[in-house]
Amino acid sequence: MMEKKYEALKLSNQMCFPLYAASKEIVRRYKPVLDEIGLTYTQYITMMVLWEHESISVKDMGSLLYLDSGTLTPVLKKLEQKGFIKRQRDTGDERVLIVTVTDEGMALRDKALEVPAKIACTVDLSVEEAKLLCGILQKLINGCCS
Amino acid sequence: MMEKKYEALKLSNQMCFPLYAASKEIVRRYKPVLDEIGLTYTQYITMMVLWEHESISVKDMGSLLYLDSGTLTPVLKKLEQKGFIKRQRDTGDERVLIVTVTDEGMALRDKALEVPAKIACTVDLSVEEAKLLCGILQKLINGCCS
DNA sequence: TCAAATTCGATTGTGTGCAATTTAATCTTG
DNA sequence: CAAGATTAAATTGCACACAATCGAATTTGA
Repeated sequence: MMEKKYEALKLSNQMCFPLYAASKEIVRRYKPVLDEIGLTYTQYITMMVLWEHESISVKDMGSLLYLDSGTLTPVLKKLEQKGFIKRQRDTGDERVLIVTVTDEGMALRDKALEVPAKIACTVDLSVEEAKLLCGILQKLINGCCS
Repeated sequence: MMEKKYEALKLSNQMCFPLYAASKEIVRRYKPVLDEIGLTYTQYITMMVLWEHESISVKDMGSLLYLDSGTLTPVLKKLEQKGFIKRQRDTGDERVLIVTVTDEGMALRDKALEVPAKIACTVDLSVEEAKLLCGILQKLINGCCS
């Protein structure tokens, strides 16, 4: 077969594609669960950062989430609208915007408590597989030539 | 610590997040490589399907790519504009739209040949790790309660 | 056979992601 | 100390994703 030449271009031989598909699939599974607490996936991971930190700059939040201000600004404005966070400039450095959780935002955490378990039960992986997966993904994220 | 209760809500304990981050990271690495042949990532995986199938309906393409017509329609129109594909209704069933690669589209395949290798070298995984990763991801995609 | 249900793709609306640019504030250096 | 460099966030523009809806074509079933 002359086609050997093109083997590498087959969808099934690309590692990128299952990664891309799996990522979307997981986000899809979150949707019905997050709908119940009125968050999108991006809003959810944003709130997770705030539940851990209570108060953080947009820049630091972006480093944790691998998102830039172009993505975060509208998300944060939406979360502010919903009353879950406050946005205010740092008094020491006016360039910096500090995001803080409100009481409502902290209350939401209790409602979110059951989310991880609900997602976990839609994922048919053993603990070892999950750990292995996370390890490999972390290697990918950190990269080598980037 | 009272906080034990919220352990599961920490970003670092969620499997979804490295998956989401890694997926975006890989797509990011494709960008400079795909820029050279004038394709976006979505256009690239769409063309990969066509390079394998030459002619396929939007529905079947959607099944392979896990994308619906809401996403595919604009992507396919763009690829048609660029001259890489043709879109025409099935004569037997007018509901169905058949997508076909043009000669230009097939010519593009030769230019795309070096893409997989260029991406591979930015990924610091052993062959075994890559295989393991693909296997686990496939399990995730297929799911259990979906 | 023909009305109802289904199927397919297109359209609309919302919400990301990200590159590039802009604006304002702060820092650095001569 | 002031001009230029740097930094942080916001804005703009483009390209997805996907849910929901629509309209046309086809299939089904009483």
